[in-house]
Parts: sequence; structure tokens; C-alpha cells
Amino acid sequence: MGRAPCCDKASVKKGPWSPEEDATLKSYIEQNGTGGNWIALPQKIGLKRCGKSCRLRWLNYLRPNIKHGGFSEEEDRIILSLYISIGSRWSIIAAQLPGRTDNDIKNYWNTRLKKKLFGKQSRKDQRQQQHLARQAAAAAGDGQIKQEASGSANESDGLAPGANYSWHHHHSMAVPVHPMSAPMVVEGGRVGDDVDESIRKLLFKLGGNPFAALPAPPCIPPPPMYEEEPSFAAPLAHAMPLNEGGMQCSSVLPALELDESFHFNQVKLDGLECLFGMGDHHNMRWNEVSPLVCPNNAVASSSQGMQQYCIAEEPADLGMQ
DNA sequence: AAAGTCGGCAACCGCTCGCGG
DNA sequence: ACCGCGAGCGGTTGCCGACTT
Repeated sequence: MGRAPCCDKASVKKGPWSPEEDATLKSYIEQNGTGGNWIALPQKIGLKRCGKSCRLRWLNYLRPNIKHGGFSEEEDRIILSLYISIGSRWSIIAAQLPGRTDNDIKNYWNTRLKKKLFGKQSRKDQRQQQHLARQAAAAAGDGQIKQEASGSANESDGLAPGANYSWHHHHSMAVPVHPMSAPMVVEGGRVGDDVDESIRKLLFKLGGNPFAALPAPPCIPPPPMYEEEPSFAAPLAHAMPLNEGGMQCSSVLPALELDESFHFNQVKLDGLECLFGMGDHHNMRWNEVSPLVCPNNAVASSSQGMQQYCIAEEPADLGMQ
């Protein structure tokens, strides 16, 4: 015997919402609010919908000031940074992006950002690239170039067809620039600093050490201006030795170093494992994640996830004690 | 032109959490 | 302390339009 359903499935309408239903729900909530009871709401206003469905429709679509699509680079970075830090906590991520819903961000991550991050190009992008390659080949009139251009760029890298990697294809190995270590550079200056600061504050608020949570990969200086399409990738050829008398850094960061850089931040990183050499991680709760995010700090645990706080090393700098 | 495939998005499902009795 | 209920969340599914062959 399972749990009782929240509504009578037989008498409840499913599927896309009609404009009339939208109008009914919207006008009622705007005038009366939800009344604190979503289950009872559809009956009250004569909608043959499940209360959960009404709630979802309101939150994801009808609510004022909702933004759809058109994610900016800055929003991309926030999403990525938070995903790396806290995993697929879409509601928390959405809370940092005014006008965005968790569902929207989740869809965006699953359909676009993940591909963008991991370099899989859309067919449109692939077509553009192939078109350019053909043009270049035609201009060069070189048989060998033509042959390479007709295939996808990744084939020469030994990657599976269709899995175009847009991390810099010129380099033997590529890693994503750490979002916190590489503020986006735009004309006239950096725009990433404020975002970074807000994310650090958020992480601190959530119980993580904002300094340890997102360690900069060793020996990788901030990237130069994006040359082509903006991406979180950066060429490792830029990774030159930083300190003259000290440790020498190779131009290609060993996978081991990457692993060490991120080993204490093993939130569920769907898809990131392949980059950072992580194993299979099951979904973790915040009280599991927190010690990983701030391993060197004392953690004051309480019974439920978000209630615990790390003693960060430099809270004063954040003004958030 | 038609069939097949892919990508994006809205919505659903089922689970956990939190609160009140 | 326990139980039941509603809210909230994240994963998954299904539809539909765009694109490819």
C-alpha cells in the first residue's frame, strides 16, 4: 500500500495548459494569493488540475518577472560555478538568478550549458564549422586540407564522430578554466568580480568555504581575451610556469593535479568526472558535501542540511560573520 | 516531398523535508 | 516522539518544431 495520491488522477487534466487555464490561475493568484494551500486551490477556482501542477505552472511560467531563454555569459558562469560547488541544487542556483526558475536552469544545463561546457557543438555550430572548413579548403585548393576539412575536426583528435570538442582543439589536453579563477574579461574591464564575490558569499552562507570550494587549478593564469566563441575552456598552452624560483609547471597539467585540485569538492558532478578523473558519485546531501567543500574547517553540524555552517578562515573579508 | 532524427522545453512523477497536531 | 499532510525539489518523460537525409 503506497502513499495516497495528492489528487484524483482520474478527474484531473494533464498536459499543456490552455490560455484560459493560465488566465484563471493567474488572475486568482494575483488577486488572492495562493492562500497557502496549493492542493485546495484548483478546486476553489474551478480548474481540473492537480495542485502541484498549478504551483508548477505559476512558478515556472505565470509568475511576474519570469525570464525565458537568452541566458547571458554571466549567468552561464554563475550556473557553472554553483554547479561545481553545490551540484544540481537547481533551486539554490535559481535563487541567485533573478527571474530564472529552477526548471529553466535545469533544462538549460541539460540541453545547452553542459554541451557548451564539454564542447559538444550543436548541429548548427557544426554546420557552420564545416561550412567554414569547406571554404578554407576550397580557397587553399589543397587535397589534403580538403580531406581533413570534410571530416569533423574531432576525428583528427581521435574523438568519436559527433563529439566535437571545443576546448581548444590545438592542444593535446584541455581543462576548463576554473570559473572563479578566470573572471570574464570584456571590453573596458572585468565584469566577473562582482559575480564571483556574490557567489563566494552564497557559498559561505551555505556552509562552504568560499576560498577552498573553488580552488584555482595550479599554475594556470587567467586566460587572455576570448579569441573565438566565449567558452569556459582555455588553452593549456597558456599555462606557463608562474614562479621563477619555485615549482616548475608543465604546459600540460597532469590529470593527477587536476584530480587533487578538485578532490575535496566532489559534489555530484554529472559529466565533470570525465574531466577531473572522478569516480561515480551518488547524489550527496549538503551535510555530506560540506566537509568536502571545506575539509580543513570545523563543521558545526545540525540535524538538517542547510543549517550547518563552516567556520571559514577569512569570514571577516566577506562581511558575513 | 516525405520520413527519420535531434534538440529544446513544458510538464509530470515520486521522493524528501518541514511543520503542525 | 510520532504521524500525516502539504510544499518543494530534482529527475525524467513526452511533445513538438527544426533540421537532415
